[in-house]
Amino acid sequence: MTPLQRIREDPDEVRATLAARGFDAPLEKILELDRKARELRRQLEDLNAERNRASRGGPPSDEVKARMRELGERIKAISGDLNALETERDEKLLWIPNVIDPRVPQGKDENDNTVVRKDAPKKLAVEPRPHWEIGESLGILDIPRGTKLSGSRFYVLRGAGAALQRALIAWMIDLKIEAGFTEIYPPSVTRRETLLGSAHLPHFDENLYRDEDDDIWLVPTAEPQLVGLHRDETFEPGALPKRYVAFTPCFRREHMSAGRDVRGIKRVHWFDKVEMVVYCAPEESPKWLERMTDLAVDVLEKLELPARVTERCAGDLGFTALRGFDVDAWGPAANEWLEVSSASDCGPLQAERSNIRFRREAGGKAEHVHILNASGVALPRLMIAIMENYQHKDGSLEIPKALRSYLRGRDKIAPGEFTL
RNA sequence: GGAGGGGUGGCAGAGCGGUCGAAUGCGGCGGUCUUGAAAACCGCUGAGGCUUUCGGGUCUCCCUGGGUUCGAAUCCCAGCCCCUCCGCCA
Repeated sequence: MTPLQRIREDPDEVRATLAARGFDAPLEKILELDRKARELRRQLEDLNAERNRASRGGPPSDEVKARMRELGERIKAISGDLNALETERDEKLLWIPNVIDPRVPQGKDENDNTVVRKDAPKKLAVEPRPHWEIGESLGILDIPRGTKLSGSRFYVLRGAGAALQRALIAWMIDLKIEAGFTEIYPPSVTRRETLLGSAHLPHFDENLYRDEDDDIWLVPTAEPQLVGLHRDETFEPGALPKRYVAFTPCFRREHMSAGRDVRGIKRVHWFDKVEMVVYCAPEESPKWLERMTDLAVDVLEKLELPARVTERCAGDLGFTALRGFDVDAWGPAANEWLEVSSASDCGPLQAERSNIRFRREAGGKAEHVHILNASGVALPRLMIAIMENYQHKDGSLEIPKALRSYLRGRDKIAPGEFTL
């Protein structure tokens, strides 16, 4: 059911969805444009039929030519108007968010999310220091030089800090591969069409970096690439589910949040993330949403970090998801739950925009797949959680056991090993 | 960056500006034959929209967007993508 169909058949559902999500979209305008467009299209088709009849079977008489020339003018005029109407309608349709799954809790913002799981904070033997202090004193996180190089909200990792992040990436990808995902290494820049397909455009526009000259965009997550991978494709029976995992840098302008979370690396313009995307049959997507959430939690469990899982309420769902869960790790010094993953069931929305379908049986009718995505997980906040939860009295940072084999056996980063 | 060539149905590949939604081959589906299968032969086989007294009717789509024309898959312009050669380069 595309947004246009939804609006035609049940505008009240769309109104309710917009209200529940706290989104605004020009619904009435779309309805009006669509009414006019359909009327014009009917006129145009009648005229086209007339012209087709006349031009079948060879050169017409001069008399007919003259009449057809006039007809041609009318066709051109009407199709010009129709084109303008439909273009405007379709642009506005891009602002219609996904439907909301009936299971999604009511609510206005993240405070109304439902807590599904909440671990107790880890007992620390020290008064927790914030990650930027730990990182600086161990010489593994250099924020001033990141700012010098690239501006505010950029940072540099150094020595074992850089290696730790690299180990996390490799380890997390391996976990997904073990879970049956296929690793993808996509470009970190993408085209406008790809972002339209994943529904990051138009509504995420202000958060995206771009090169205007070439109309090429830096990805805000691997999601558009993993969704775009199969744009304009139809899966044959047996091909689903498709499970992908990719590591990419993520670029976000974060203009809206200037002034929030300024210290440290919780909110930055450039970060790394391991991302999962699953394509499946419609009836399978609830199951995959759970599994993908579990895979994000699995990372925290294996790192022995306190985890919280919340189901996003209607007002916190965002544009694309019809249902979703967030996964947080506890930051003892930050004294808050740090969102490291967001799992979303996007239903058929991205598949509709990207024209991705599947057949249940050979020769059957093609249906849109459901597409889900989840971080697995984002690195800066994971690094924060590790630094804050694994700090020791002597100023050292313990390396979580799960990672040691990925760091050539290193079990801690000691003071004095690295200096800024 | 320079010079050429090209983008047609699931694939391959034709297509003097009119009767082309598009030859032909392969693939797929159905049938004949066969114990069964293969081979051979026969038939069918793109998608989407609007409409329907459900027989059908009609429009759109030959990369995308403009243009020329009574009429465009066919001609012109722009863009995107692919290929070949040259240059540059991690």
